[in-house]
Amino acid sequence: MGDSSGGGGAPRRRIALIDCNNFYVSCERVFDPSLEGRPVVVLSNNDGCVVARSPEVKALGVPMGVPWFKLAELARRHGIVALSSNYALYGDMSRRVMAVLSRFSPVQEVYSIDECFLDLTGLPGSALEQGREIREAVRRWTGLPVCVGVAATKTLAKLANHAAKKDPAWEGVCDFNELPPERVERMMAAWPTTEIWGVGSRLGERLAGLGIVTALGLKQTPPGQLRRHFSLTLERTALELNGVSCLALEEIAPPRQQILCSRSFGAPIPSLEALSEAVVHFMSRAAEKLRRQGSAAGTAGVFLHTNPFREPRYSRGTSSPLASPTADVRLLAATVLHGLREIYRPGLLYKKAGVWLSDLTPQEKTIPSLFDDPAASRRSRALMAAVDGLNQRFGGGAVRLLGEGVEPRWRARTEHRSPRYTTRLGEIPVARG
DNA sequence: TCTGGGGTCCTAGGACCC
DNA sequence: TCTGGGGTCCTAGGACCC
Repeated sequence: MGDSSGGGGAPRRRIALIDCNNFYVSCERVFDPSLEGRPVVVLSNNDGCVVARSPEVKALGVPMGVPWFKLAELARRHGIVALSSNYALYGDMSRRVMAVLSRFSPVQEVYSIDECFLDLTGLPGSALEQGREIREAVRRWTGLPVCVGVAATKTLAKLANHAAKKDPAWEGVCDFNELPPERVERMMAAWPTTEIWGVGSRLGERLAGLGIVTALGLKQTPPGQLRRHFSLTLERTALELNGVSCLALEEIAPPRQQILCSRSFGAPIPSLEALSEAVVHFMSRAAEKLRRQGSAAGTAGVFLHTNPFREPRYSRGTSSPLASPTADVRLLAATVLHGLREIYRPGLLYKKAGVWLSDLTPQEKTIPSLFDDPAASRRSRALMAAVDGLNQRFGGGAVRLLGEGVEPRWRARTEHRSPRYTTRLGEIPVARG
């Protein structure tokens, strides 16, 4: 039995991590094949930072998250194509990918917009065969390239996926379970600790201070020592690197504990009126998310700041408890508007604002406060349900609060946005010929 | 000129209690 | 002069993820 762990215990698990290659760029290329082979980046909101890079751009040494304006010269020299992010398109493509992947295992955890875990333990065929089929199916049904990493724990599966992405010799599928342990350790000796899931730049620096610089180094550090010096989380990471599973697959996303909606503005905003419109708009989005997960909020907050890269800097936030938990956007918007007036200082140029909701509870379990009018509360829920229904039918923003303003004065810049190929009728590509 | 958005979890430290 | 120990709860901030 090559497929069991050490002392004849439970069979070793087969966890796969499937990750789309350069997801946003690949989505754009599916609908515009002329982008194939050219250096392409996708930019964040406001065309601010680089959030996705094609392999050609990575080869030029462009790091993730760099501000686009700093790349002007390089972009001109190499003809880099920049696209504004098109989340309607990426969200829709993500749903298609996840639907295809769900056919390969009954146990799926959608981890992010472009990656998911599948539990392949006990399913027929080798992991290598399964991985190849997965790649082929996603490519055929969505046009997107993916890589597959397989191992006994989630953290190792992430590393196996990293190997599959970095070294073309794997042809997109790497299974640690089928490799001799020494081989895996040699690979880990070549990767910095920061390639490990859960180790960022800060932890990487602190680990280096203790002489731990590679993934193998972390694997070989006694977990108890990591707990003492760092945290339980890092101890778990080290255990996972040693094949001890500490992180379960979460098939059902737990309800959010906090909901946030914020934006940087295309141009700085000085006026309280324009800020108020933005804040009401953000709260409408946040309250929609709140109701979609069937929750009510006990606390609502608002924050704003000026450009953090320029003087004068100013940044404030408030948080206000609600009399009783609610999902009524009118109440939530009024609450944060009151907070906004408290933190607003005239004479400043604001670059970003946002709202958040916390102390979330299931809506049907909310305990009415002493002063609640049950009839009013029923009317409120009926009204919110009607608003959600209309917006779902006629598109977001069909029914809005007047406080959002008619023409938003705070809209982001998106100079390079591609068409919403899959979600807007007028922008669906039509075959030429 | 131009620097994203939305989450989670953990820890430290203070207040308070017995 | 001597000045406990352990627990909970809360919040702010750090670190991480994509």
